[in-house]
Amino acid sequence: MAVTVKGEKTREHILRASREILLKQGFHNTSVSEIISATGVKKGNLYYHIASKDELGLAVLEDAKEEFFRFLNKSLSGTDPVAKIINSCQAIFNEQKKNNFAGGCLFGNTALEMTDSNPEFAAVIQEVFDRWTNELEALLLEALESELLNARISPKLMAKTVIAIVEGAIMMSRVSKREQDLLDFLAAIKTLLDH
Amino acid sequence: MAVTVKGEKTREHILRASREILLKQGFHNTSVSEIISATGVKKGNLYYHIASKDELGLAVLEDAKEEFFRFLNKSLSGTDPVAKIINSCQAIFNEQKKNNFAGGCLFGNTALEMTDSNPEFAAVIQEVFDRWTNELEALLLEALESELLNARISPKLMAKTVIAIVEGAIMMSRVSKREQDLLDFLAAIKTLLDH
DNA sequence: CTTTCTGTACCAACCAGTCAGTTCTGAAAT
DNA sequence: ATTTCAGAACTGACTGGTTGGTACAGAAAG
Repeated sequence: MAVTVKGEKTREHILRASREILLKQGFHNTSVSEIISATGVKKGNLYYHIASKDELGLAVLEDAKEEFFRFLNKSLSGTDPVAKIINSCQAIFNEQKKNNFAGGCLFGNTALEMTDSNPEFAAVIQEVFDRWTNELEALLLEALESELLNARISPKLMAKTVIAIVEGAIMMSRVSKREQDLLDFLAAIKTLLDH
Repeated sequence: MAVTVKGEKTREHILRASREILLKQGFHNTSVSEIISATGVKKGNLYYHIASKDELGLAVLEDAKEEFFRFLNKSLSGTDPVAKIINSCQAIFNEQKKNNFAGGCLFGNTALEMTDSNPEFAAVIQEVFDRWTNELEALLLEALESELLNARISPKLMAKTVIAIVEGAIMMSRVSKREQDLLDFLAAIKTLLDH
């Protein structure tokens, strides 16, 4: 009978509800029982759809990855390549504010919590950082050709630096809970991009 | 009698040995049993010196904080204020390489793992980021006055940005395990500081 | 001989994961 | 159209092991 629509919906529901908890509490600080309470999906059923807690975490990460790149491409909008990048950073920071600076970035969190102990998690995170870098790099290359940017550092490194600042900014504003920090970091990114 | 030399040594030993494990595995992924195995200090003894796992984590963090600022001040050496900052970043990156990109930054890790759930941890992390920012800011102000730096952004924001890049760089290189990433980020910081 | 320190034995609560059994679903057979 | 029935979806009690933390007897230090 393969997988039915109902089963597919349940699995989707598990992943989405789990993501929220995992984002806020982290992987090791979240028990399967908590996920059961939050999803309403009973234990046996959860383990019918998912093989282990690790697999759940990984599936949540994969799901979030795809949604992130849809979000990123939508937020990469603007009159020129550099403006696109700045707007995407602003969109990301806006999400942080919307979440009251709680949770932060699922990929950053997972990077620091899981990479050393679980290579499968590390691989997904690496993919996110790589693809994110490549998308920004392409835009910076475009900006360079249109002479919208003077080449102080290579587009690739500039892209990585922007991402590092974004991740660092999310970390620091999550501790301080101050919106001003995010606004400041956005200004710093603008300056870095000569905008 | 207060605390004896021996007791003080035991406590110190617990904190140092715990720090290594906590750095590599994170707080919630490390059990008290693991700490007992690693330290050699027996359970009853451990709980004689520390009240709870939370208190242990906090004490480790406080201990690491003080050592970090000793390390930072030693690494802030160079011919001019900007060179001092760059050398300190290089020293931090060097520690990452020395640890084979494992563990990362205890403060960054704890920031993402604990801030939302435990305000006491958050307070220590905040203190680290604030003090670190202030030390870099003072040097940047000095550089600005000696006209070693042209003021594209304020010293305070520049300081915060450098720290954000450092934390982001540690995160990203921890995933990639590539030394080149750290070298690249150091170059980016140099460019940002017009050096 | 009292205070400080150490090691062993122990505990309830919780952990991730299992499983035997039940209900639901939809397609093929009639 | 109705029945049949295999397999998908779901349930909740259960398990072995681990968790953070405690009790306490006795050794070491002062």
